[in-house]
Amino acid sequence: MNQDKPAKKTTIYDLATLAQTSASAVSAVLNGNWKKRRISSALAEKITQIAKEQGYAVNMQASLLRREKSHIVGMIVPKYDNRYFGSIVETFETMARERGLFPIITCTRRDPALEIEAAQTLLSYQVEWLISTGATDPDRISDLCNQAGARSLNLDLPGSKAPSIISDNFGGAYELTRRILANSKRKLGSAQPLLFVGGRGSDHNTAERIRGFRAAHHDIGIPVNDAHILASGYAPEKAEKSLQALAASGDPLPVGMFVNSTISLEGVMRWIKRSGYYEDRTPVIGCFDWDPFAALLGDEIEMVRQDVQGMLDAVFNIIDEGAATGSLVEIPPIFMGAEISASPVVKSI
Amino acid sequence: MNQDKPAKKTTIYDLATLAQTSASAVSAVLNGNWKKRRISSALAEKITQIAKEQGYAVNMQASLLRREKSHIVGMIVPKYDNRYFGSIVETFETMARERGLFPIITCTRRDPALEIEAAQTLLSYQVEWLISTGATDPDRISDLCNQAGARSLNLDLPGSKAPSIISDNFGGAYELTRRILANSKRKLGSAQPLLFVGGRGSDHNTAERIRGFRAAHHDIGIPVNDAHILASGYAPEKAEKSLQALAASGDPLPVGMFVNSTISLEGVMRWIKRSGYYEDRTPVIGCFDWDPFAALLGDEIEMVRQDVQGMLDAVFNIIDEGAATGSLVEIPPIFMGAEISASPVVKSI
DNA sequence: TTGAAAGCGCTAACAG
DNA sequence: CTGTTAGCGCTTTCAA
Repeated sequence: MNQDKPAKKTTIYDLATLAQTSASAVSAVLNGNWKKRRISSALAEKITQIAKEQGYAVNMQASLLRREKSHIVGMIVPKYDNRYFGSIVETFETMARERGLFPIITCTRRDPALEIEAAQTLLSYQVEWLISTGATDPDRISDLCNQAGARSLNLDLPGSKAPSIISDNFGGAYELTRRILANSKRKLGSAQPLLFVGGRGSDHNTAERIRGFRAAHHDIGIPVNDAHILASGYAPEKAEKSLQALAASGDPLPVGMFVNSTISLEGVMRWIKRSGYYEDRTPVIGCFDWDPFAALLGDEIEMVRQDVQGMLDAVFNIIDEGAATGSLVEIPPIFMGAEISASPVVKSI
Repeated sequence: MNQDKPAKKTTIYDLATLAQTSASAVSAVLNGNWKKRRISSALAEKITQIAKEQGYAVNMQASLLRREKSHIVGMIVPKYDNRYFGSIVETFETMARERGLFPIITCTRRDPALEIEAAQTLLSYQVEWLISTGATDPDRISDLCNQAGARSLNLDLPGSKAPSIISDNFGGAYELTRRILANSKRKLGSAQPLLFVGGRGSDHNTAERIRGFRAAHHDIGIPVNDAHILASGYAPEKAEKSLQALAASGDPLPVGMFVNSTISLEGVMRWIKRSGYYEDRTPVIGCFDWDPFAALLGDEIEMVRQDVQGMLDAVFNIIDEGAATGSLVEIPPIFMGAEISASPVVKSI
């Protein structure tokens, strides 16, 4: 095994010496702008050759310092451990690279302090754009960006100081609720009011989904029981605990549920299994999020998949243009196995 | 909403002017090494204050260019879309930050070309270490690193030109197979030979797991049917297709299965459900990987969880020491609900 | 067609 | 206790 100690790095000066030319010629050739400098293709050839032989790699730090633009785009994301954020990150990276941008992603594990610390670090790396995904305090981050001369964007959860791209939570929740109610009617003969589980009542997305949840009930004339809205947090344990508490209160649980994320669904499914509350008949469930295994879990789990590609198209639309056309873009989520209807809604706040 | 155009960035010279001092004083104060420069705490105070007011952030490009070490550690990873890689990335980031290192992760979507391109880009950002996770050609990457004066490490899949940290695939597979056979005996009265599904026969991990699979069969005197080793790739569709083909051949399928990853399990479960092959009785399944929803899927899915924390402890052990103690570290995976036995095995190749 | 030279923002001697 | 200075490796005029 090769245990070489780190060798001194090859610079364009080394290359220039080897090719018997100047550093500026090397630089021009290696950057591809040697035609406008009208360097002989013989020299260009030679330099390229030598660079390859030496395994030369530019020093980005030096290059970036000299250039005016960094071409770096940063993203902060709360967690990597579910399909939604995982695919956001993967799509973001791919799309950034397609445009010659360099993506740096950092994960904050839902820690507000880490969130701003990460933003600052990213800024010191001269990111041109900073995407705050599911941030608890996106406006704070936008302020930092403004100070540092970087642009910012909010994804998944909206803020007021930068353009925000989010799912159409109200619309999605309305439709999801409608479907769960329909499934429940089909299965049980009559539509019963549902239970809402998961998320934080204080965040925009959860609030909007609850609004959609209520509206769908209202529109078919079914009352919502406020005690059956359990927005107690995102962690699986939170969902489990609040179901347990509700069951313990003696209040009979609804046979249909709207679960606010796959994270919460994890807790819900575990509780159902462990408690044996529903015995053999599992409740009719819908989930505002998608996961391949969860999809196989019962036959009655209706899932809405947030349109990650659509959301990132909107993000890069703004980045490509250099400016936003509106302040809030809401992307309709995708109902698995159904056609998608509307196009993105652009609102001005 | 604030639409300010990117302002000129504040530098230490601006700060120096404002504080009526020199750039070097500002630099020293902001880097925390102002005690050895014995700068008056009054000045230090003043500078810190002004820096905060101005929302100053160092220019890492400039700082890094001047310093000798970058403190950047890079990781390339094939996908973000499962718990295993997701938690590798998250743990890596956390542990890197704990040590004052800056992690840059990039995802290659299992594309060999992207893999080496990503490695090169990371090197030009002056990474001190490059961790190749599940790379198809780790040795190629090690070569690039050596040329560029960076150290490299292989994770998940071994290579021959850098220390490798992987799961104990043989041991894990042996024990998992033993358990599936035992479950199958308990459930069906007698232990039948199992089906092996997923992975690539050409990769080290899959080969080792097949070896463990065979050994466990051998040790209780059950023959393995070679036609029942379906290492046809990682994608869910691959697993689905090979099961379909096997069933179509008329050869009756075993009632027990060893599935090589959650990715493959996705295809297996889908096929079982869609084909209806097993009717009401689902087969006895074990999976070399863990997923929270998959864990809820039946009662007979035995899962091995790869010890991500243990693997990354080993990685940072090497990084902290600056050198590896051995060439191959095999970390025993965790059997859910069982004690962990052995400590890491260090081999020299 | 090419090279010399300035300077990006910062750090670390070194000289007060 | 503090300021001046010399680069880090690269890009980009400008002059030849």
